[in-house]
Amino acid sequence: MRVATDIEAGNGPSPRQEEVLDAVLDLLAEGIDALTMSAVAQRASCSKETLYKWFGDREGLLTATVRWQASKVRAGSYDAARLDASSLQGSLEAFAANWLKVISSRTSIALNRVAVSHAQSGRSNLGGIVLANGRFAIGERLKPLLEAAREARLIAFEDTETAFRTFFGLVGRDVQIRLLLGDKLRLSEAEVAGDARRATQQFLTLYGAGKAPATAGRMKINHRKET
Amino acid sequence: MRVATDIEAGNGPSPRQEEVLDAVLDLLAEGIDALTMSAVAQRASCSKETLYKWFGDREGLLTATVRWQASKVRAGSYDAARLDASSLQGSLEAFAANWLKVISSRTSIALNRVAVSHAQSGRSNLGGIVLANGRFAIGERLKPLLEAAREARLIAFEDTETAFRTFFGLVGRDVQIRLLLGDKLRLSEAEVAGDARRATQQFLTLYGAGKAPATAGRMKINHRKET
DNA sequence: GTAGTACCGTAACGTACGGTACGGCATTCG
DNA sequence: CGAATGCCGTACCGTACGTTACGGTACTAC
Repeated sequence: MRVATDIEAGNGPSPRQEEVLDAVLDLLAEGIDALTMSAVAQRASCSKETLYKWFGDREGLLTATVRWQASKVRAGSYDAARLDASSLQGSLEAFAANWLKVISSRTSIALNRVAVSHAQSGRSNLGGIVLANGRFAIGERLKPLLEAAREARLIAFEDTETAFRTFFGLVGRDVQIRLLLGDKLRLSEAEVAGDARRATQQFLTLYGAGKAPATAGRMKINHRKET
Repeated sequence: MRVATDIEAGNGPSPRQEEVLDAVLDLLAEGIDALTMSAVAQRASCSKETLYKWFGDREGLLTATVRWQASKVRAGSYDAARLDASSLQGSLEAFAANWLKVISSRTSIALNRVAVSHAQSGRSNLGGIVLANGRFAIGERLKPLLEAAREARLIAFEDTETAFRTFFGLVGRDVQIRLLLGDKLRLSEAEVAGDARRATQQFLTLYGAGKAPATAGRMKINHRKET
């Protein structure tokens, strides 16, 4: 039977514990084959006993790592006041670009792979935590913007969730599954920006209130053939 | 050093071997925690020795399973002759519905999880095989339809790959990653059909040649709030 | 000083699982 | 009929890894 650990007591990780979690992230980002407790202890220059004392077990360590990574990635909220067509487009593009950058980072890929692996057996909630800090956190941060834009008559939709999911699909497309399955897919800064622009244009074409040109997002944006 | 196996000789699996592969699919669909060779042997009523003789190693068994599953899922090609707006819409919807049904099946989820797990270490090509038989196979089957539709002036785009990826994103949205991460997401027959319709409408709004109404896919389709 | 605490390094334990070996049975071939 | 082949069931081996235990060291409290 497991006993309460430091982390579970509700306090955030101590500086030393953050170092350990960063070591885990480092190992993951390096594309290590399998993340073992021994490897973590060695990299973090701590004893395995300490790992188990602090995090309970392997699952606890991974959970803490996911939360730690999420706390680093969270971007600032977007200002919903003074919303016009231009600032809406900018905010959406920023959201899209940030999201693409996150999901294509080595760390996120590795973390998602671990979570997917553990989702098989129901005795772990890692997948749920990754979802809560990833897909759903993004949704909760974007939805206020979408609804403010609707309030301002910039876009029109009935269901916020559906509108968000459409945006999500237009931004991510096949990127995440390809990366998770090991496809070598390099997203340069410029490609991320371009994809964010294209997705935003397409989204505004679909949901824009009336005055958006019907063909926007089809031409002009994709002048460059993708590789 | 590994020696050539039956399967690698280029022949398809024998009936008995197909039984074994079906046993693997059964186990995966049952949501077993970890797929072990012993469990496969037991379920298939064969010896582990036979497994290794036929498939070489665990990787070979999984690879054969992926191919076997892909061979069952492959749907018929779509008739590109006599293409009009209505038949294009029907074909796209059929594609979308079929794809959604596949990726939300327990078997596909489990297989993708295994492939994602193995993608971490480069010494396995499972991820590549899943991609080739999934995402890329779909692309190669859909692209001729898209290009025929462009030829018929029904839709307009510059780059086929980009158009396909947009369609892919509109159809799949967040479904696959949520399922892989363990989200309980039940797609009923009706929801699959509805999503296929919505995605197709949105795609035609973005790429339709001129006459598509600018607001299609925004209203009318999503009368039901998603759960 | 001495006791207590926190931690590091490392060794050890238990188990799970990939892979192999072997005995037995059923079928086929000569 | 005997020999060979193919395959099942099972026992076995080696290793990797999660987890625990223990000795040693620095630092704090009193």
